[in-house]
Amino acid sequence: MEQRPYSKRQAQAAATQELLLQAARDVFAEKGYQATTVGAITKAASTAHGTFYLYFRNKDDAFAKVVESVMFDVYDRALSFPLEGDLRDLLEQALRGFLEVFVRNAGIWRALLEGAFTTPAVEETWGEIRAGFIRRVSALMRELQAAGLVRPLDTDLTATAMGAMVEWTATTQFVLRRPQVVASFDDTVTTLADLWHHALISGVRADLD
Amino acid sequence: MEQRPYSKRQAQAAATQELLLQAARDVFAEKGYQATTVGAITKAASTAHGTFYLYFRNKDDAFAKVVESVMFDVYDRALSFPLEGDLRDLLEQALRGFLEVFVRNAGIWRALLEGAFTTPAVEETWGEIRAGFIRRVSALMRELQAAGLVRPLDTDLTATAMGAMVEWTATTQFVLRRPQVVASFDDTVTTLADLWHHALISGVRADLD
Amino acid sequence: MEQRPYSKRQAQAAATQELLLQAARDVFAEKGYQATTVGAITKAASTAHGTFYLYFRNKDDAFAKVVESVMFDVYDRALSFPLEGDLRDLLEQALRGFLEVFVRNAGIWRALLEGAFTTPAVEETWGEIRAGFIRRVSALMRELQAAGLVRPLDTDLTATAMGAMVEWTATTQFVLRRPQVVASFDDTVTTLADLWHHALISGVRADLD
Amino acid sequence: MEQRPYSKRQAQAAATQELLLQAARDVFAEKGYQATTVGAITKAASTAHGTFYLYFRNKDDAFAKVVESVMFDVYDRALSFPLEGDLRDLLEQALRGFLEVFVRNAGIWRALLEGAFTTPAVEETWGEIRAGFIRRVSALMRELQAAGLVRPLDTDLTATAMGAMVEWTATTQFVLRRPQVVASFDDTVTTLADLWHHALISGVRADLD
DNA sequence: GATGAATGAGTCTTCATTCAT
DNA sequence: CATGAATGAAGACTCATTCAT
Repeated sequence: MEQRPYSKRQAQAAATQELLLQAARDVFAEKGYQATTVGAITKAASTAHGTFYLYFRNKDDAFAKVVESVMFDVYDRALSFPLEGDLRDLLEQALRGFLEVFVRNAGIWRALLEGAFTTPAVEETWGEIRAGFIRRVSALMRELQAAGLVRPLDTDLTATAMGAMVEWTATTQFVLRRPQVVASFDDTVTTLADLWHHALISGVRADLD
Repeated sequence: MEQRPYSKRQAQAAATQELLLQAARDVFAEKGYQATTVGAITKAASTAHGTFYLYFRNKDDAFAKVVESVMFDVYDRALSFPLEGDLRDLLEQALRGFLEVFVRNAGIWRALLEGAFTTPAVEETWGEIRAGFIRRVSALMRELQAAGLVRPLDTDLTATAMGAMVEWTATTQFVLRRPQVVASFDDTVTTLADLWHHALISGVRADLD
Repeated sequence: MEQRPYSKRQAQAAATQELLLQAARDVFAEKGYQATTVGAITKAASTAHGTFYLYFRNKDDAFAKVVESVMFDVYDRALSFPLEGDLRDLLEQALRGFLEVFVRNAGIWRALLEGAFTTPAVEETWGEIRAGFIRRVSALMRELQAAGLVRPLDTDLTATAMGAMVEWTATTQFVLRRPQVVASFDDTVTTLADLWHHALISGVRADLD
Repeated sequence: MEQRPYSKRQAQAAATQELLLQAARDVFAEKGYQATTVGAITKAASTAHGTFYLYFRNKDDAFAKVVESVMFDVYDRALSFPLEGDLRDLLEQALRGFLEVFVRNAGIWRALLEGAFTTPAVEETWGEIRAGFIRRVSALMRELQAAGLVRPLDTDLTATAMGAMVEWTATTQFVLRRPQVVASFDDTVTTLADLWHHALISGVRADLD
């Protein structure tokens, strides 16, 4: 992260690290947290077994690093969209973006659900990243409240709840092996957007949509 | 050939089984899925190691049985409340009931999140029980739609989403070790009820609350 | 073996014992020595697990009893044939008889080969029964020597060797899963008889057959 | 990517493997198949328990490898003798050679008899090696038939039978704990040679010996 | 006599981690 | 920097045997 590749050696090292991280991501996503072995990772990376320990303290450390990188993807991209245009369209756009990244990383999300509680560091990291996300959503809500667009609500709790709705709907629909309700990706996006809209927006007669 | 249902022997056997199931529930809740060992369970039950295998095929089987019994608690009790009185009050009551059972079983829920993906049978069972729950919520919504109380919505997807909101909010607030937002149990209930209400109820000016 | 069934109880007991012995024979023959469990035997006999220990000291004891009964079959019947008629015909007849019983009990023979060395008592019993057999063959040979029909040979060693030839040929041909030479039962009998004949009989020009 | 064949590391690894194989051979020979534990092998090799699994898939695999190496000894050396001189002398020489190797490996032979039926791979391997041996003996017989020295016989069956005679005589005399007939090694060799001779050789008045 | 619940010793096997080369 | 052989702790599971009913 901080050492600029002065020498060939360091460049090589950085490459190896990246190789292992990629391999770890793939293997964790495919096999899940506990079924993943260090051996499987080094094999996927065509590296010697011991090399793993040059770059990660242990399996949990690697998992934490993988999760961290993926979580940034999932939560950050969800908020990177232009803040202009119709509010309802914006909502859909944001949700679509989030869900797309989410589904793309379904494997790791599964592994996260499985491994978070085994690895305090992961639970910690996850919590932090998620909290940052919630905070930003909450802040956004407060802005919209100030503009009279959003009902007076406890924005922190609301952001938590509405975020939970999206995350967990996506999980039960696209991550669990046995989806309980059959719905297309697009329908899911639309419905979620609709629910957000009605739950939050002020000055909207709920039955007019 | 079949024995009388209540010989002393059978009563003893049933007691042992119950003992082990209880012990398993406790240990899984405390240590999580993967950290739980058969030894820990039999020790908690003051049983010989081998006795475990008289009543469970293996660790996963015991986990599945524990999860099943808890899931019934969580999802079924959530829908057992009198269907009368003010809709908004009812909603709060239902949510409060669900969350109370949920929090009481937080340990097992943690273990479930961790172990479901290691144990296909558990993922399966969980999915089924949850699907039954969603179906009943969905049916309820349709009734209320027929009565003109709920907006025209895809009830299946909505039930999924609103259920997800509750489940996952409860998880992030009361199960994860690092709650991202500090809120009391009561505030959580109130906010969730409010969101449900506004998201679903027709003929209500959403900004009047 | 010795108690006359005075009472119903004793008759019942004898029946149970026989039931278990039969079941044991079947299970050992099918699964082999070490793969056989007491549970499998009692299940086959539709008996309670504990009942087994009323009639057998332990698994090895049951095995010994099974082996003993079968060995009598194999070795004793082999010598029960009328001692008259053409010597060569007699030989064939005797071999045919032995091999028939042998093949019929191939499963137990397999189990014996497998279990004898784990169970000193079995090795002992087997050795004794076999020794008796050899002794009788040897005695027979001596008679025929006296009559000038058999060459002067060390009859003990010869009986051992020729018996071994038959036993082990039968084993490799009819007991091992991967017979090394494809030959019919009849051809095997004929060849073995021929070899016995030439190896032992005096006054026979070997090339005249 | 491929290492030079004799790095220090590889030499060390090969040594460890050999160490374990030797230890396995010793322990199997002493305790038999089923009584041998992986722990006993690694202890005998002064290796960590886990090291065993670097070189063998499991106990059966180790057993198969031990048996294979021993079988080559037993069957192959039996046929490596100069093909010249008096036929009868040759026969004795060959038998003596076979029996010597056989007796030297009595322990493993015992274990083989016990374990072959538990380990399909071993039964298979044994069958193959033995079949090769039989085939070569059979071929030898056919040559001698062509030269008019051996009677017209089904050489395959005869090789099987005469081989069986030697193998099983050796087993009952020198491997079983309770030899049924007391005979010296030399007498056994002589008698077996005599029986082979008379059983096979043509143009010899069988009663002239 | 029969039952079957309970026992617990005994082994295999996996895999994270270390360290000499 | 990289390698991969070696380590050994940890845990699941089986099954012969006992004994209270």
